[in-house]
Amino acid sequence: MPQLEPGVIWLKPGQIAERAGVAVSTLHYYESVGLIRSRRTSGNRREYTRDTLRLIAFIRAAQRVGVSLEKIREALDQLPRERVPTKRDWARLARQWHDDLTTRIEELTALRDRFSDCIGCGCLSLRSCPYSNPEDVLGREGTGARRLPRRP
Amino acid sequence: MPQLEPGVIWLKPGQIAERAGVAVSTLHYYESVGLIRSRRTSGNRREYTRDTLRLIAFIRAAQRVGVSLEKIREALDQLPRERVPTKRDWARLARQWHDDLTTRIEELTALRDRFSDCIGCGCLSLRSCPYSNPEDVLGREGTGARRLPRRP
DNA sequence: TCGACACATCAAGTCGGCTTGATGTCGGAG
DNA sequence: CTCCGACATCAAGCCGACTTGATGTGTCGA
Repeated sequence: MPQLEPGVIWLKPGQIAERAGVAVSTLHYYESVGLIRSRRTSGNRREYTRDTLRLIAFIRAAQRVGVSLEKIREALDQLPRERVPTKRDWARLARQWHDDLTTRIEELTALRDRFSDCIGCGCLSLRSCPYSNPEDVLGREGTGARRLPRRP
Repeated sequence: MPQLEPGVIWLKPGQIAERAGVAVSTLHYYESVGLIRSRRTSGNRREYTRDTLRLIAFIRAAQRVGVSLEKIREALDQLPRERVPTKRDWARLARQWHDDLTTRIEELTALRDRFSDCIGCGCLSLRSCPYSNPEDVLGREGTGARRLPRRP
């Protein structure tokens, strides 16, 4: 029996996983950390809206750029949670995203150029070298365990 | 008693850690995975050459860009292991690095622009969308556990 | 109606990248 | 000579991001 609401198509876990290129277990995990949502059928099966595909693409892309799921979740909190995001909602997020990516790209570019300079100039003072401790605009927190407080 | 070899200055773990902005335990870890090296004093204390500072800066920068320590180690294997790398050695690595970073920057730029396009055009076909599965030139392996074989 | 298969729900395992803790040694200022 | 702090050497722990396994339930085509 097809869905009752007109205009909203619901997809099953397998379909989402297949089309988004992730494992079903990943969907569970993303849901458990509040990145995506689902409703349940009468038989307790998950159902996703189509825009979940877009959401997952967003998440994966952000990860590729080195953003943690935590940070991604924060970004996604800008999207409305109670309704399916409209194109306008996505556009707003995309613009923010665009800006962050631009910033990061600029950082990488600076990093690249400074690195060559550093090697060339023989500078060894990492503390004062802009290369060794650039600003962290996108807010990457570093991987792995907790950070040591640096000279507290 | 200062060092016997003229021209080579040896630094203690604390000095390296302080100047490079990492914990001493990180130095141990990096050494254990073959990223950096040390010699020992008669009293079994580690001693590092100055270029270790540069090495660590390289490592941290690479990590910021999302490169795994494994990949970094592979890159560093281009440096001579038996002698202190010269400026020429570093320059070669820097050039390689420069190229990789450039590639990655271009990827990010493409990603950013395509993402805006994707949102704008309403495309939902992630499988065919170039945004959803871009090439991975720098070879980031993804974080966390092993990857699922995608439709094997 | 039956059987295969997709799905649900945990708990536990894994891998990378470190940190923490316990325990013992070295070395230089006082 | 003594003592504190920096160092060495493990093993174990931890966080993020998932995956794997075990076990039970829904669904749908033949």
